[in-house]
Amino acid sequence: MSINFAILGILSSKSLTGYELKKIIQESPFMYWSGNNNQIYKALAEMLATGLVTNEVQQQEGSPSKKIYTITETGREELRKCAQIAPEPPEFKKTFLMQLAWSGQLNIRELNAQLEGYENEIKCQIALHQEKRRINTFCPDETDRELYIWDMIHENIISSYRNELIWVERLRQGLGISYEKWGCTGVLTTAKSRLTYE
Amino acid sequence: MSINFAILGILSSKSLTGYELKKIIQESPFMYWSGNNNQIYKALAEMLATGLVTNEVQQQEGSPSKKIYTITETGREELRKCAQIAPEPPEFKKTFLMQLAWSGQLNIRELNAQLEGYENEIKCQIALHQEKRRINTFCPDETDRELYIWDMIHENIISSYRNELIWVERLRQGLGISYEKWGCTGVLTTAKSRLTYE
DNA sequence: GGTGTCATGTAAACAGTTACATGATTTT
DNA sequence: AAAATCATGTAACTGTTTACATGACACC
Repeated sequence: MSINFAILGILSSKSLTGYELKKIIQESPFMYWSGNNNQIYKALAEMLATGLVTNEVQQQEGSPSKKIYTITETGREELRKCAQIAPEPPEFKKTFLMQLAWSGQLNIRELNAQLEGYENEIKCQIALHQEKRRINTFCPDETDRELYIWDMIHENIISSYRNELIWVERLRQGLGISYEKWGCTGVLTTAKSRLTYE
Repeated sequence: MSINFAILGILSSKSLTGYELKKIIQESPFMYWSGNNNQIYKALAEMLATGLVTNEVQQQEGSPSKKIYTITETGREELRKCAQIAPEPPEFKKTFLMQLAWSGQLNIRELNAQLEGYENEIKCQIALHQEKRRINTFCPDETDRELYIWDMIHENIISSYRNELIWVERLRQGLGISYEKWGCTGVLTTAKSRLTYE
């Protein structure tokens, strides 16, 4: 599944410039490319050559000229083909799991700092994506089905982070590291953990 | 976070050949590289040059010679550094969300086929990773803390797929597409799958 | 006058995958 | 006799990121 699919998908509801495509891809929670120039302008040039898109150059007085890209009928057929291919399972890239796997290198205090750091990162991502969902730029059509699906896409991303948050909280509990221990009051969990881990 | 970290991590508990490292990385649920020769042998050569590992060539009569790699003190320091760097949030690569985003191209029957396909893929992944967890090859140390953490790593992966499964089931419900509607004598199948995978 | 946005593109480097190549041993 | 596994490595390609380069306009 290449970036071409994303570009065709975006263009299927609106004609746009490369620059605008770039911004949409960068801000999208599920189009997982960085949205850098190199990829987008190259992909557009290639798709122009193969007839999946056309462009219309808009000269502006003085300022740089715009190229507004429009999807062709062939492009729409290609998009439909991409939507039809057999679904692939999701892939997870969690560098933190590797840090955790070899956390034998760390003492319990350092490990807790890392867990807390990870928890904060996830909370940050949840907040960020909830905001993205709220403002919800860009949904192709405005049918009920489409609106529901696009909301569920946001829900998917947020629930993935939420699931991760629950997991890390459970892990910290299981390790007997509670906030209390490293600051406030310190209760039951602490006594238990001393037996096993100290 | 490069593949070097994974290699150092694996070598931190046992000296191994490139070939053995490759297999461990390929079979790991959280070391997200394909584990191809090119990357591993190149990384090992580079790490040998920079003194993070050493190797001992074991000539075998007739058969190809083995190179058994061992982590050095410098390598262990590097590993510790990697475990200490600020945690990054997880990244999700879900091509299916893109297919869903532009599923306006599909009719309701085609959409349901895709959703069912995705659900099956996820169930397949859950079964696969549950099996991996059961046989659990390779856990560095055998301390209680280490064993608990490695089990929680497996739990993380499985729960991510489980979360995805719940989401897709909810989506199908929301779209009003149930097994019953498409003639598969639904109620039992649905109930059964919940028992097995939730 | 500096920073930020709009708008196009290129160069170089790095990361990652597939496929190729060899050769012995073990299993079917 | 064929296929799979052990064990090493290389070549070619694709994908991806970072940085460079230009130039106008708007805002503070």
